[in-house]
Amino acid sequence: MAPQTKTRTLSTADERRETLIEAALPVFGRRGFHAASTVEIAEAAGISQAYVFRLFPTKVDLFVAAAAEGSRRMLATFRAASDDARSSGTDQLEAMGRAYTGLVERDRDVLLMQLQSQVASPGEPKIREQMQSCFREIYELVAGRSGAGAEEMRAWFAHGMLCNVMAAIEAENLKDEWARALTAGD
Amino acid sequence: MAPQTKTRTLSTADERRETLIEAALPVFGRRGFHAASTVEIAEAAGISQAYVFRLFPTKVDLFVAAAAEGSRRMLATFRAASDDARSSGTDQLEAMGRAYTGLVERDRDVLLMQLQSQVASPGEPKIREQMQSCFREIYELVAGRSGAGAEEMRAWFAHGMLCNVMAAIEAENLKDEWARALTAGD
DNA sequence: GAGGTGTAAGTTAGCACTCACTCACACTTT
DNA sequence: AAAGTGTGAGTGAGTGCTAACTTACACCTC
Repeated sequence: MAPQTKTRTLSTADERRETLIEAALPVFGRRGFHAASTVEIAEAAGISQAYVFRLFPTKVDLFVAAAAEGSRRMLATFRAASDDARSSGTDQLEAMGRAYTGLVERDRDVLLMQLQSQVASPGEPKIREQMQSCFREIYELVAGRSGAGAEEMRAWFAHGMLCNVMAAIEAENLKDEWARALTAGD
Repeated sequence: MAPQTKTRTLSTADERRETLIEAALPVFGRRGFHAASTVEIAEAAGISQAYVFRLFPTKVDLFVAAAAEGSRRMLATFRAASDDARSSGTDQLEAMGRAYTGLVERDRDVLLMQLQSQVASPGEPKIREQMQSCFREIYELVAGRSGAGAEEMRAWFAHGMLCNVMAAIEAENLKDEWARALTAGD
């Protein structure tokens, strides 16, 4: 790139925006849109609250950016799993399903962010639009790669949604029959 | 409006608590735990905000009561559908599934409350406990009546969760392929 | 020195929750 | 049957706190 000075102390706004999004994702994911405060997020990102509002005009815009980042991570995971399955010849749909449960264990924040975005959707049109395109992109990728039909796709997504909910209510550590049955295969 | 009556008739605290819960459910469902204010709920119930806190010690307790009411409505719906299916000899699991999609259309607040309770669970132990017992009760009722095994139950719940999410992001009016596929059967 | 990076110190609005108080009314007492 | 009285129903007007967002200014970098 540019012959930049090695002693630069300031970041570019774009770099900061990137780190801010990364810091915001887990906070929004764990606390939700309304309960997460911009002060908390600013602290997590290591910048002042004022600068948050220089980088994103409103809290909603920051939330949408974080949701988009979550969506990007999911897509990347699916794409990688599909590539693997393609070369090893295993079932595409199953491979991508496994990739999701793997992601969920490794990077729980993405899952929580997904859930939080879903419930924030009815009240915030910008978030709703982001969620709709998230579903569209995943659907197109997964259906395209696997060749699965509508019925199969519905079952595949449904299972993913169940995983999310079971994680949110922390059913996986419970010994009860219902919890065992509903978290099986995660 | 009627000329300010000098006399007001009092209810019992239990009656008021009941109407308060009924008023709170849609507000919490649509706005979420944190975004819904106790002022808004008090107005919906037609009482003063101060009295809300006489009837429930904290906002969380009110939320849990509203979630429990939602859970009760779902259980009643399933029980009725199961009774019907029993006398007409149709499939129990399918009958209860249909009953759910019917409930969701008729009484969307119950669905939204369910979703809001799910995401509020990680942060509020009381809410989480309520959600877990909600799932347990539904599981026991549905598994008991239908005789379905773990695998079948998982698919049944998964489909329900997908319905919830599709409703939250308002996918049902969309024409796109993904939206059509994922909302089919609702 | 112009323009981008960054912040300390606000402002305004809304929140959950409290307090001191009034009113309705069932149940005596006369 | 009228007057008195005890108690639960109900509220207006706060409290202190925290939220999102702004302004004015300092400091880098080129």
